[in-house]
Amino acid sequence: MLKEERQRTILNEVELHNRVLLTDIAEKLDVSIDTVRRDVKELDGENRLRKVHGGAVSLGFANYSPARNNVYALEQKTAIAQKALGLIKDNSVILIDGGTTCVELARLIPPQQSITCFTLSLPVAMELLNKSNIETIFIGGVLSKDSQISIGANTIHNLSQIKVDYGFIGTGYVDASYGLTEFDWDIVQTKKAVIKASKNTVLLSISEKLNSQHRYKTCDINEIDTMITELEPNHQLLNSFKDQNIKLL
Amino acid sequence: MLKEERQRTILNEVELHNRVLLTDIAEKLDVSIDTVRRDVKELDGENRLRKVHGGAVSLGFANYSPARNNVYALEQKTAIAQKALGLIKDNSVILIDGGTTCVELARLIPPQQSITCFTLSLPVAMELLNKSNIETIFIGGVLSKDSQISIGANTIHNLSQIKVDYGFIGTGYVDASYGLTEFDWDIVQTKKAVIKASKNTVLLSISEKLNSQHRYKTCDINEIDTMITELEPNHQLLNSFKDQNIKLL
DNA sequence: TTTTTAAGTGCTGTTTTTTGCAATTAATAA
DNA sequence: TTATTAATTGCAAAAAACAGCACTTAAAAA
Repeated sequence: MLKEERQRTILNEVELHNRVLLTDIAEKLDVSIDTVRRDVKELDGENRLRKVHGGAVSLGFANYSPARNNVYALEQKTAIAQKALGLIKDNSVILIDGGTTCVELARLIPPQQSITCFTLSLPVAMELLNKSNIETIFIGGVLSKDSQISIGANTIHNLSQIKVDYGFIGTGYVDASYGLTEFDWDIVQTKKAVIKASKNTVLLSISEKLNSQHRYKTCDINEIDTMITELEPNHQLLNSFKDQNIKLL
Repeated sequence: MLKEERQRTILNEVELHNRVLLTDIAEKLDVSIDTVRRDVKELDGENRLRKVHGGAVSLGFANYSPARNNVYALEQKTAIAQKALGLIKDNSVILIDGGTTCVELARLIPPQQSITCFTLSLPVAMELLNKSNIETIFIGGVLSKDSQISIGANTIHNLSQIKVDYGFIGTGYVDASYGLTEFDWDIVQTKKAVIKASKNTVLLSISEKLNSQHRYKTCDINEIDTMITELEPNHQLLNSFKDQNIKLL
């Protein structure tokens, strides 16, 4: 077997599976592991793949640019936020939860739209301050370091005093049968209060979170009025949610 | 399984759910917790996520530092904040007002200092969230667009419920005989409430603001316990304040 | 053609990396 | 506080990487 041919095969495997083990290749091509190692080293030198301990990975898999936008799955989240915008009418009163998708929603609200907006998220509040026609009210409380939102008894009490037209919430995990779950108990309590404070609760969640769960439960899926993902409402991934009593957008 | 694969999975989980537990990852990937810990440590070192006790959080959540490029008279403000730091003892409860000098103070608080800190300023709160030993409580209310602090009746009411060891405030204008003044009525009301909520009120002001005044009055100069400027306490510019009943730092 | 040279390949022993385990220490929660 | 849960450290086994060597094969020169 020619070296060229071997290397072609290695590259193919890497492109196909994003990663390969040197031992697998050696066995598959019936050459010694050293040969494969040398080939991979050479291909790495030519920047056609990245050699790692024990194998190789494709460049797309390995490449990480620190300069890239920091928000994960930004496109999907933007798509979700766009759909959510359709629900927000002038002069309505809304409540926006924390999380990157909610921040995206806050960012995309048109500056000329005049609404009253409650929030307990620091980043959301920062975004809203840029919009001249939005009256922003921050729900105070103890601030959670990771999620950058108000939590605790005071927050929940403050939330109990209001009732907004639409409450937009995110979630850590969502499953058609287990409902919305989180792994932080305080966050769950806060989200419960947010739901209670909303005439209509709208869940914003990227599809990647569907069918995942964790230890603490926020609510059943049918306590949500509308669920927005980046997918078309009739997408098959949403099948398990279709017979639940919720609107899909 | 390759290390790269594992780390990729960890990053994915972190970005998806903002926060993960090491034990969950270990179980999901079927490797020992030690391995996950080592991976997370490595990823943290590469600044691709932030390791926390028991788990990891995404950078989007942990990394926020407001741009500070064009703060007016930053040097003086830093000097003031440094002096103010001397007043803050471990386990004390403080209240930090808004304004760039106060943000500077918040930024300079040592990360290992463990205190409870109330604030009604969004930028101050953002700074405080970076310090692991500080419990931050945000005083909610209507947010003022230009000053980025809570104002209004609710804010004042919330402030009336607390009494802190030290309240650090800024002011728009200060004059030995006219006292502290502002041009915004709402801000004045809020500052009054802050002063009332503090056993000791510390005014942080650059010397440039001395001997200036505006239309609405916050308080007389002697209602302040301590005034900190970037100047030496015996500087002649401070002469008119020396016979007032306040401490100069 | 034959000879020479270079490249490719596999083998061996050594070094390094990775991983899991156990014991100790630190941090957090009850 | 005490109990529980994480983090740290050192260690050992396994896997992988590496370097050097020998052998083969292919290409280039005589």
